[in-house]
Amino acid sequence: MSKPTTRDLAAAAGVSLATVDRVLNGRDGVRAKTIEKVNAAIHDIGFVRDQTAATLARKRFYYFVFVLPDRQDEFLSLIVSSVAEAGRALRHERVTARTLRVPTNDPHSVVQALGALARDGVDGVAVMAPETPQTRDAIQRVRDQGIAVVTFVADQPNAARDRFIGINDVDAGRTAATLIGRFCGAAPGTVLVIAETIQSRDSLDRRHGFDAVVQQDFPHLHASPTIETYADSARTERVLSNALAATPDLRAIYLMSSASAAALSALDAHGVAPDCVVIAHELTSLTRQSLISGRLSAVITQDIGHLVRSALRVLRAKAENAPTVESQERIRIEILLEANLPRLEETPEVSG
Amino acid sequence: MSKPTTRDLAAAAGVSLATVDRVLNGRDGVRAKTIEKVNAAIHDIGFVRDQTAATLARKRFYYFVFVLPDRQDEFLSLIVSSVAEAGRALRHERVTARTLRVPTNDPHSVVQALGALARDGVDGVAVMAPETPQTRDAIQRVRDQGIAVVTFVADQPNAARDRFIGINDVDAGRTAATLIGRFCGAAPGTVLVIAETIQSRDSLDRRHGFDAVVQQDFPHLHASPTIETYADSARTERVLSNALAATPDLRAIYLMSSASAAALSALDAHGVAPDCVVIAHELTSLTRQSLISGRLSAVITQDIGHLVRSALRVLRAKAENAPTVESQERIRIEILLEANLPRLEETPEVSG
DNA sequence: TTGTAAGCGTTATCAT
DNA sequence: ATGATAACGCTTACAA
Repeated sequence: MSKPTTRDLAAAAGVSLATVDRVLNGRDGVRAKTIEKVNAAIHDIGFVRDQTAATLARKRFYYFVFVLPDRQDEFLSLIVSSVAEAGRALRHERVTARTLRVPTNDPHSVVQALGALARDGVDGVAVMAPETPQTRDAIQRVRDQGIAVVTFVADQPNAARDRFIGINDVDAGRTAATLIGRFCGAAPGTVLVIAETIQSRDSLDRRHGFDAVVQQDFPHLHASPTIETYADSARTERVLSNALAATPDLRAIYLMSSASAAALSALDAHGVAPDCVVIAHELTSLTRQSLISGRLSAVITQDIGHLVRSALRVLRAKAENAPTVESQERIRIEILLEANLPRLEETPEVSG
Repeated sequence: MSKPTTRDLAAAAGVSLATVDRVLNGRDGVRAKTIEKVNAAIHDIGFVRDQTAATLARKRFYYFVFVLPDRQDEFLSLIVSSVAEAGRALRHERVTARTLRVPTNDPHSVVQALGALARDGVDGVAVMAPETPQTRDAIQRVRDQGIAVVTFVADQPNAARDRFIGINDVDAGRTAATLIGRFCGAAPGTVLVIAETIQSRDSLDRRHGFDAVVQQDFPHLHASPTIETYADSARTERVLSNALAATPDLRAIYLMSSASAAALSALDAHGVAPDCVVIAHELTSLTRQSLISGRLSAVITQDIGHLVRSALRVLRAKAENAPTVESQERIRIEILLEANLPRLEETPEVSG
């Protein structure tokens, strides 16, 4: 026999389809006793609802929004195009995905963006923004409105989000330190640590993991204080140039932020020693190129397509009140060398 | 307006639902002229069929089989449980997945297993077996019977499979060489290369990539001829012990096969120098443990869950004649250090 | 060669 | 508080 349907369930419980549906979806207007009966029958015949049929019958469209920083770097534009691509692929599964850029460093903007969601009929949101008391509250309010919320790439551990989609930044920092330590060998020297800003949680976490491993496993290396670039290329050029001049025993450089373009070109301009180990985050056309040219020794990254699809799957599952397969949603900290760089496909698109 | 349906399409083309369906599914019994009309209308109104509704209406169940080697190692049992898990998750999406263990080194057994598929009503098969003329022909026959075929983990490039699900082994070998080269530093020495057998394509490919990188980027290292263990622990113990004794300048060991248990325990027994770089393939409880203990420097792996889900998605898409999202099906060559080891979850199961 | 109508397993709108 | 019954968008006998 094939899987039991709602009809079988209705028969088994001695009620109508409508009542079964009410119980299944927790709608009210059913006597406690009837609920019992139905639940017993569910258990009895091993009923599990067919999600696809449910989605079809609901004739409902889901609308998801990614709230992302408005800063312009390649990592973010890759996310944006990945959302667009996923949106295209899901258009025919009743899902719409949009992207909303806001100055996420201004909590007020984030709060405002989140506040507008309910009015726009949004079913779920993925937020990439630093945690502040204001955003925390806003997330709480959004969820109270029945909208699913995941934090995306940057977690807000104290916010009432449904889930975080991204990697553990402490481990990412530990990974960077391990690579640098092992690539550098036994000779002592200094590692320059460069970040856009040290204010963000991900920078702090990565730095924390990084330092822990350097101290414990590679005590002969000395990690510099974090040099902040403020995403300003003139400043990047200046601070980097100073730092390089002041570091005769330079062995390695850790570019901690996802936007490493400015730093990378400043490095190129200065002509750092070729055996200087350089590690950056996130796979972009620039880091790919640098890996191939040998300027970068390794890149630590998270698969953007996976990130976006995972967020969408989780949001949808929440919206439909359906289960998720946990093992599929774990985002991995990937290490990329020139040797295991994913090959660029002609058409990274939908194909039949 | 919402997306156009088959009804809209029928209206636009001035035909009935049935005719639309015939055209959509390439069934015959439609005049060329009518097909034209429908196709024009499809283009006109931008029709795209709703896959979920189609699957529901087809009231068809899909049955997929994984043909796997019957050899008992942890990598394979992880695949088996992953298939079981995915099967459980897909039970309610009209998909059944089973696993079939055969002595894949015997082409005849593989041919026989593949031959039985059609009789069992299988809709698609994932095959992990070495390529031989016999298996190649068998795959051709299976496809001629309308069954979708993917090669799995081990490709058969010359077979008429629909697709290969797995990593590029040449790149995997290059990755191993890069890690070993960079972890070893500048001092010369020997790298021991150990494999179950050198006969398999994946061993050959990995070895090929490995040698290319060692020669080009790390000429001060010398890679030993491949030492074969034949998956026999007594033999492993013996050949490894001989090799270690004969290699005073040992710097690194590359365990090229997915089953490294025997070699790893032989290494433990012999007490290799702690700074000897050891790299293995595939994440198992043993390699995880060895990474944590420091016995292994790195593990090169492919995500088993991803592998299995990808195979299932592709087989299903073929069976339903639906498109796939390419970017989702690219299997990555992952590098795992202790620092980026995926955390073990309490329940790697389905959760709500 | 083409069309009509009855489902697929849910949900939603009415009645009762 | 509960039950018929008509959708949802597609496929599939069975007719014509």
